Amino acid sequence: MQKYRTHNCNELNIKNKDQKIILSGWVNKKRDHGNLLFIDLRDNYGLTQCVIDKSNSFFKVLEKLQLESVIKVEGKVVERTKDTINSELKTGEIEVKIDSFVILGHCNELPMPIFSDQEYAEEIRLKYRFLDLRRKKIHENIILRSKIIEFIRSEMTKFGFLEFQTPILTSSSPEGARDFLVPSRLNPGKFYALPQAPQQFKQLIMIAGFDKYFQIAPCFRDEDARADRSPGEFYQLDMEMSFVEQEDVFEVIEKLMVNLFNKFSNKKLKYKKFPKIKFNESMIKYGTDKPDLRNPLIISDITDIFLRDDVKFEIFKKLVKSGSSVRAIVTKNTKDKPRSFFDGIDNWAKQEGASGLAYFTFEKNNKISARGPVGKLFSEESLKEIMKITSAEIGDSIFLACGKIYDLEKITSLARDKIAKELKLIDENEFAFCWIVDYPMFEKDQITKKFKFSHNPFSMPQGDIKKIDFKNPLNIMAYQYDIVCNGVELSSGAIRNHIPELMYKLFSIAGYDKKQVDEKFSGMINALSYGAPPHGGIAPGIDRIVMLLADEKNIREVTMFPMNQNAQDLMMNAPSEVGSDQLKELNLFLNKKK
RNA sequence: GGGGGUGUAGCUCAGUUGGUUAGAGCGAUCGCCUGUCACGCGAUAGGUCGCGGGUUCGAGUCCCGUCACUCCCGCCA
Repeated sequence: MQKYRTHNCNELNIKNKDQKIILSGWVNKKRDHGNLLFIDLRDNYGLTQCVIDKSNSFFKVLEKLQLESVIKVEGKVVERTKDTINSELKTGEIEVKIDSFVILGHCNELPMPIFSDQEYAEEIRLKYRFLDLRRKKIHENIILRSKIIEFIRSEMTKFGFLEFQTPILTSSSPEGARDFLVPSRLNPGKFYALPQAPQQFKQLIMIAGFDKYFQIAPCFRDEDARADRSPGEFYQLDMEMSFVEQEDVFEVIEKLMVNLFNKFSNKKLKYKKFPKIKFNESMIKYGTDKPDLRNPLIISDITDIFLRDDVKFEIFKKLVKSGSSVRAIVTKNTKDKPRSFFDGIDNWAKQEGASGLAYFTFEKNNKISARGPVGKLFSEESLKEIMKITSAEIGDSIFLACGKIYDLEKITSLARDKIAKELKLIDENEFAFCWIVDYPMFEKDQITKKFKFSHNPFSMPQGDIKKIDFKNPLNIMAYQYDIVCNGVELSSGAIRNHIPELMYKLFSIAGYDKKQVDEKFSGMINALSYGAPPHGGIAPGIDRIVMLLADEKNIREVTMFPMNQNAQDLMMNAPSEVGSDQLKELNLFLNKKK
């Protein structure tokens, strides 16, 4: 017979009736009737009710036992009477009559209850993460994460991809996020960096001729946290393919995502074939490059309306003359919404730092008019023109924002979400994927006014290489793409630039001369000169995929041992101070700010 | 770096216009209870009201500062 258990806590049923069995697990809950005691025993798999009465010599000890202690129970499976069956439990038709038990692990008084659906402060959850992880919801989330990763591995393998590991200690790169640095003992004064992504390695794997690579890759970026962004580390499904174009990458990822999301969620996929939206179009229509396509609202640019003489909206007209734009969101058939709805949105926008949102509703009695605080300022002809541009109809309302493009995109994007939520336009039972394509290769830095790579410097520019217009870098498009689901950016990817001369040229636009490129990207640029295949890939974020499938709003709910917002591990006390011996060995001395 | 929210018993929270000894549920401890599955009943213990300062006859409550957690902006090629 097994030492600790013959069965787990989720498998006994009526077929095991009268069997002598052994279970081990945690005391989830006790119900003490004085002369009769029920114990719910829990393990990873489920719950089994155990019962003992006063005639048993173990009764007195069990009665006093702390919840969450680990015990081994020996006993007999007995059938429950009809009126005591618990249909909520898989093991609810039976219970275990305890003959004897042993305490395997004693539990002190708990800092937080395990058996409860209550929400707890993050601080205590993270400090006692091992207890928090016993709780049903998060325990299941972590199991889901494991199953998702297993499924991804098996799918990618089926698609012919090979899984490889890449170094964790690598070199710092000048682009992108802040690096985590690791001092080198053997090379005084020099540092490794933890990889922000295995970007260069996966390209080197292609150059080495492995054709199709993937990895569930840890990535490290020293940036501030958000609800959907762990500080420090996160995981990507990193993948790369040789001899491919953009469409080939899309095909693999779409197949994977469709299979994955169908398998692990009951929500339906809005698109089997993911729509492709050009970056510039997305910025106008949705104000962002990660649009939530479940949201039907569309943003339109109606700046030209404010150049007309029959429009008297002087504040906007003045701003437009000095270079501002006007963008609008139309809501369908909202003529009966109370004033408080519109003012609520307006006030919300002011809280968000915008100057507010003007609004009116299209009406028609004898002629078309606009109802609302600024309605009188628009002529019938101008209203007709607005309706044409925005596809608005009588009975619809319109929200207007005026400002510089960058600020406008921000506020209209937020307003689009806010209004849709207020009007309950978003179907929570849907996943809406899309590709954002045709990213510009460069953008102008707002402060330095210099050109910088807008995304990945290793991306391939579009079009005939010989005809690229290097004089106007902002016009150069890249084979650079993002995949977005429900407004969550899952990943960026690109077809890579495998031509060294072109790479030098592009880097020179961003202000790096040949020598700097050779220094900073020595491994890559050198390798490209020894026969590099055309290649490309992408790297969807695992944590965010699990978040979507687990229907969680916070990444810590799908991360086993997350850090808090200040990048501290409250359970392990990381980061921590180190001894002077360690520092000395690493040739470091501290210059702490007071 | 900036803005918002929160901080009261081990946990989750209530605490009115500033006013007697700061409360409840869960948990803990003790007692009663043989069919519960959020078992029930009774009792007891448990508080630096995050911390520091101020206003006031009097502060959990008002003011100033500070710390922690969290959400957002910046940042995240």
